[in-house]
Amino acid sequence: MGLRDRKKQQTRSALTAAALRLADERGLDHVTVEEISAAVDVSARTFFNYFATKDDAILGDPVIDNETVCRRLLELPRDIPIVDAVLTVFEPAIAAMQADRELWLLRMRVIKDNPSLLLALFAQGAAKEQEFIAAIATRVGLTPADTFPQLASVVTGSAFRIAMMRWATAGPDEQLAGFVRESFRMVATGLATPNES
Amino acid sequence: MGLRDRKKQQTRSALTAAALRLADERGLDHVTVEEISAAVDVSARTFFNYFATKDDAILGDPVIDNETVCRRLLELPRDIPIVDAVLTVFEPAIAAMQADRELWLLRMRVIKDNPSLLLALFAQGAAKEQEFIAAIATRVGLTPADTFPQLASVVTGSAFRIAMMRWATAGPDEQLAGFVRESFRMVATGLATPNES
DNA sequence: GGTCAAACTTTCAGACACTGCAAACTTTTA
DNA sequence: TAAAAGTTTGCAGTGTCTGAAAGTTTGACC
Repeated sequence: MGLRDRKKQQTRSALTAAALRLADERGLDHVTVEEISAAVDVSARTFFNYFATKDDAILGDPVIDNETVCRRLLELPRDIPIVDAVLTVFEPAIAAMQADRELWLLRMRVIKDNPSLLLALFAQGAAKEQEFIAAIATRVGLTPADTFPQLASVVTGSAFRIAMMRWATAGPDEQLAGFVRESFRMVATGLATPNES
Repeated sequence: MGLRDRKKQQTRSALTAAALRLADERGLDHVTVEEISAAVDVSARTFFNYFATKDDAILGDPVIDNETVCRRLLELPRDIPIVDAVLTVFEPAIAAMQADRELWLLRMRVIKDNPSLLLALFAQGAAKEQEFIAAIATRVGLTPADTFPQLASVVTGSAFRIAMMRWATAGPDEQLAGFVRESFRMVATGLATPNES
């Protein structure tokens, strides 16, 4: 990777970091793109060369690389139930987030304090959803136009997002993986009433 | 209801209708609030007295009255599984949408053609979600901070949204209720691989 | 090392969403 | 019929985001 790309990567993370820090300090609405850009010493127009919206800068790059996930989903044996299969292909992303714990907890705190970002988070997930739906469809021998793949995609996505939020509000020693497994297990049991324990 | 309120209601629906028609004709991005307002012969400022955002005008009032739904959810016998219970309390809203079929199909077409609206639709549902989560929590003897109620709320919401989209793209004689039941059944079976049929 | 084209940034002008305020207007009520 | 209460409007302003043009940096090839 040349100097140019390294610099770009650097600017990109700097923008995200600045956006995150400022939004955490004063709330997303009280931070302008102008200010974020100034904090990184670039023009506001340059900000928009890196991110389409202010929200995108906060969210950074998608957690999950769609292409990899879809490929791995198709490689897994077909007799594994869809919920388990999706959980398996998400594992690397989960580990990556756990490794970047500090960054992610800050990000989740900002998201929690600014509900409009929760929306953006959802949007980011939905952006590449068609491929994922197609992969599920192939796995179960249906088409992307059928109900099942669409439902499986959005439901597993929701379960993952809930797990992220719970991780963010949990104690510092909790593992994201634990929350994801808990959510996925509930989905796999058809939302059966849990034992009060 | 006095003349004043009747007029307000009228203006409100006129704005939604105009927004819907124009967005259908040229795409949401090529319709300004100014134009929508002009089509109804009010000022742009008045538009914002009725709707907080342009998207809101398209979506209109929420499909589901949260208060009613939550109340009915708590009245149902506790031994009914949560998925069935939610399906039951949604029934009136489903019927209302079916009765207003024309309007809803137009609305869903516009949503499908303008993905940012799908987001807004999600946001509208999420707005009052806390009460719904609380109601589910009460039903199953947990707190709103637990995973299960949060998951059940977002998963049933997703299933409902998918059903709406499928209804919108289906033939003219299909019933929304059928799609909702199909989605909910899949959720209740834990996304078990469906029989290829 | 020098040179050129591609990639990147900046500046500028502008469209549009949305808000607060105060004036003008309309319906309701007493 | 006049005051009260609610509604609409114009206006000025902030902030996001876009396109175009001009300037700067980088990498590759000689």
